[in-house]
Amino acid sequence: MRVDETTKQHGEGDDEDGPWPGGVVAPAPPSIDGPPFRAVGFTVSSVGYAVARRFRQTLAPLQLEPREFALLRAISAAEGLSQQAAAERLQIPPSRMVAFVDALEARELLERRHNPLDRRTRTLYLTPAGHELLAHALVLAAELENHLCAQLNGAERELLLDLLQRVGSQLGLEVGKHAVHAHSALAHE
Amino acid sequence: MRVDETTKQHGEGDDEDGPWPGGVVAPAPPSIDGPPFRAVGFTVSSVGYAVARRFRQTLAPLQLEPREFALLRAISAAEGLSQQAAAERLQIPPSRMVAFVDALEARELLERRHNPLDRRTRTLYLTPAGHELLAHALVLAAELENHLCAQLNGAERELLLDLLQRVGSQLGLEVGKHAVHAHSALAHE
DNA sequence: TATTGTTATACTCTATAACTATA
DNA sequence: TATAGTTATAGAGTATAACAATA
Repeated sequence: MRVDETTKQHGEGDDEDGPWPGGVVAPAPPSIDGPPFRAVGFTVSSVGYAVARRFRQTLAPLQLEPREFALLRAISAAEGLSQQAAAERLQIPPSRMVAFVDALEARELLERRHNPLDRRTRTLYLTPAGHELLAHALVLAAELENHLCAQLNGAERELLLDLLQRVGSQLGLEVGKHAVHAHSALAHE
Repeated sequence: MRVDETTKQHGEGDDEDGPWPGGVVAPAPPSIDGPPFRAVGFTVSSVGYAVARRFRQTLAPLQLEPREFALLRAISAAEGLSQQAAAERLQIPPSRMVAFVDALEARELLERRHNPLDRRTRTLYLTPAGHELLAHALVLAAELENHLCAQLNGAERELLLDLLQRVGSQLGLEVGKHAVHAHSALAHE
C-alpha cells in the first residue's frame, strides 16, 4: 500500500447523515477556530455542503440520488436526447453514464430507444413512472427550498441570490443563468 | 515503517480543475434549466462547491490538500493534542488519520511525540517547516477570501454572512461559531 | 477513419475489523 | 478488560482505455 495521502474522495453515497457522507468527500476547511471562521469562502462552502447533504437525504425516500434526479430532469427537459449529450450536460463521463442509465432503465423510469437516423445513438425518454417520480422529487425539492428560506423574506431571498451570484462570478460561475453540471449543483457531496 | 511514500504524485494532478475534482464526486443538481435555477439551495450548493474546488487549487502549489491544511491548523491551534482528538475534531476516522499524519510527518511538517503520561497516545506538534507552510497557506486563503469578496463592500459581506447563517441554521449548522468538520468546510469535495 | 455506446481493467478512497502496546 | 494507534482486508466508485457497431 501506499500511503499517500489521500486525497480525494468524494463520495457519495451514502450518506444519510454519516459524518463523511458516503463518499462525499470533503476536503477540508480553512480553519478550526481561528480567523477564517467568519470568512465568506468558508461559510458558503460549509452551508453549501450541508444543503447538498440534506438534498440527498430528501431524495433518499425515492431511492433517487442527486445525480439520478439531475438526469431525469435533463431528459424531461429535452426528451429524446442522446446518452452522450446528457452525459455532456451533466459533466458525467460517458462510460459512467452507462451505469446510471442502466439502473434507471431497470427501474423502468426511463427507456433507451434507437435513433433511426443514426443507429449508433440511443435516445432517452422518461416512462410514465419516470415522469411521476420526477414530479414527486420536484415537490420535495420545492419543500426543501421553502425550508431553507424559512428565515428569509422575499427581499432577503433575492438579495442572498444576488450576493451569491457576485461571489460565484468571481469564480467564473454563472449561476442563475443555466448550465448546470451534475456535480456542481446540489451535488457536492 | 509505514508507508513508503514515494508516491506523491497524486497530489498534483488530480484536480487542478478537472470537471470532477479528483475524486470529488459530485452528486447532482436539482435542475437542468428549469425552476430550481434561481433557488437558494441550488445556488448555495453550486457556489459552495466552486469555492471548495478553488480552495483546493489554491493550496495545490503548496502540495497541501484542504484536509491536510485543516489538520495543520488544528494542531497549530492546540499543539500537543492527540491523534484521535484531532481525528474527532476533523471528523476523520482514526484509521484514516494515520495516513494523513504519516504523509505530513514524512514531509517533516509535523511530528508525533510520545505522551509520557500515557504512552499509548501520540501527541502532535508542528515543526518549524510546518508552521511556515501553514502561515503561507493562511496567506493564500486570505487572498482567496479577498478575491471572492471583490464585488462586495463591507456591509454586503456582513449581510451575506448573516443570510447564509440563517440558511445554515435551518440545517442545524452553526457556522461562524466554531466547530468545523474537516469535510464541511472548504471541503466538499 | 471517426463516433456512440459498452465493457474491462486498474486505481483510489473508505470502512470494518483485527492486532499491538499500553493502561 | 479497555483504549490509542496501527495494519489488513474487502468493498464502492471512478477513470482510462480497449472494444463493437455504425457512420
